[in-house]
Amino acid sequence: MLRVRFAPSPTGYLHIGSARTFIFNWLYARRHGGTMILRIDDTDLERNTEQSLGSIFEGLRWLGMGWDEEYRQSDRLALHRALADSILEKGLAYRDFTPAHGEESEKDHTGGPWLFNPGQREMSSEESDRRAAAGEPFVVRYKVPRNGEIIHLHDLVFGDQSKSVNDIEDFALLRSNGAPTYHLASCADDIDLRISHIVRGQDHLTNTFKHILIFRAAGVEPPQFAHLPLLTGPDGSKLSKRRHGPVVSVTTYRDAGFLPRAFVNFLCLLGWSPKDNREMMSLDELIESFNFEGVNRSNAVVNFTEEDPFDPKALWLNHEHIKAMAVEDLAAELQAVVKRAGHDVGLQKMWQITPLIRERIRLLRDVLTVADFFFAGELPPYDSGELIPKKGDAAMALRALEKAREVLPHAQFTHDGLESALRAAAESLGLKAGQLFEPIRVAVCGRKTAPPLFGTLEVLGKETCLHRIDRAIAQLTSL
RNA sequence: GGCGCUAUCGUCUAACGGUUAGGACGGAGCCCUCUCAAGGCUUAAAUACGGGUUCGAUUCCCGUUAGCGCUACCA
Repeated sequence: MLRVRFAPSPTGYLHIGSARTFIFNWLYARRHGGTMILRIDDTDLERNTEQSLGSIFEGLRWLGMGWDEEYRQSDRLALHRALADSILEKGLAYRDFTPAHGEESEKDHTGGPWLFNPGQREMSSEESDRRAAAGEPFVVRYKVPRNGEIIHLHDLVFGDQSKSVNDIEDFALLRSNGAPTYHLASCADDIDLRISHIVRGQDHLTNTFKHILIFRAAGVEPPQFAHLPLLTGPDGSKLSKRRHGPVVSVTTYRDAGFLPRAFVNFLCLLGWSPKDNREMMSLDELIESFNFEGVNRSNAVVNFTEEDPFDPKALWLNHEHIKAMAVEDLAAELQAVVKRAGHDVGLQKMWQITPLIRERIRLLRDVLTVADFFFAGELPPYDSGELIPKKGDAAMALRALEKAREVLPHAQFTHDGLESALRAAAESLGLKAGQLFEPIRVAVCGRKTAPPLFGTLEVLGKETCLHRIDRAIAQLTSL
């Protein structure tokens, strides 16, 4: 039975590297009919925050992919302690009574790796028991063998890996406050939850050797491992809030108007390839194509800058997914964005607007800048000079607008009706089509770049169009 | 410092010894066109360096360099 888990720790918001780890786990589970488990790794009580937990759930909920089982490590402390105790009993771990190091008083590594504190590893069990019973604080450390044994592991992504136990320090299992460390809790739960595949970031690749030691001490076969290359910023370092800011948070993408499906698509393409040049893929296609052979071993950079917080490829993919959506679905999404911005727009109206703008927006929020004139009652002020067409002057603009004012009341307000009426009008004025259209566009939209004119006029409606043209004429004549 | 991992266009990637080193994003140009888009076409742009192995290396091996990760009573 295939069982995978995503195990975030609530010490920060859900960042996009974590989201990708979640997605790859999920894809693998779905691909093989396995079980997807969400496990909150909240063993570090001091660093956990409710806010962070909320952010993680918010992000995951937005992705809309779901999971099958859910656990919290803080509910399972007894299980972790039991494993630690049994390892201690077997003599594979020992108590270390050395006082804790301060935050920054790091161990001195200049002469090679730190492996263990002198005098603790060899302490007799009598003395150890006595001092523990006396209430002296201690951490429990794994007694890593010092016999030069090479530990081997086969990673589904990185292939065969090995490391000498001589290079592994006596890592902690239990803190002096009795709380389990990440290594212990993670392995204890992976065993208990019968996790078959551990899919996580490459930053854990070297930790895996420690974990194998724990599995061995627990007397179980380790699960399969698949480590994912890291996501980095343009500077090449692992993505983090500290270094890279809010652009690494999933909610930032949500709030900017990414479609979850596009966001997922983008993340999948970072460090994984379907190998057949496909880029835009649906969730079903991703499920069907995902495998670890397609996962790379080198880190992928998320290409953002301070000016452009989103990777251009993410934007492009979002654009592609937007264009691929059914009009009604997209309209509903856009309506929500517009309403949230404080405008009142009906669904019917949004259905009409959507086809006019769908090719012009990359983020859902772009609707607010691209289609603003559909929502505004009165157009915000614009420079009268904008009304003047190319190779024309104010007089030409005025003539054009007056002609429009004359023709439009009698025109059929449909795309085709408007087109024939306005083209005929241009001809009768001896103007090029663009020279007539441009002043009208600015009059009704308030700017020169806008969706195609006929459809825009149609959706705006006769009354609004005429009103706005009147205003433009007034503005021109008062020059 | 120690240990580990990685190295193809600016970025994401394809090519599991033989290709004019492919695709995508982004850039540039052209076409289309009522503006902006969309679309179509064209184009610039890469195998980090040095040694091997081989008839032949992007591909295998070694070294160098660079980057990243781990080296906590964080995860």
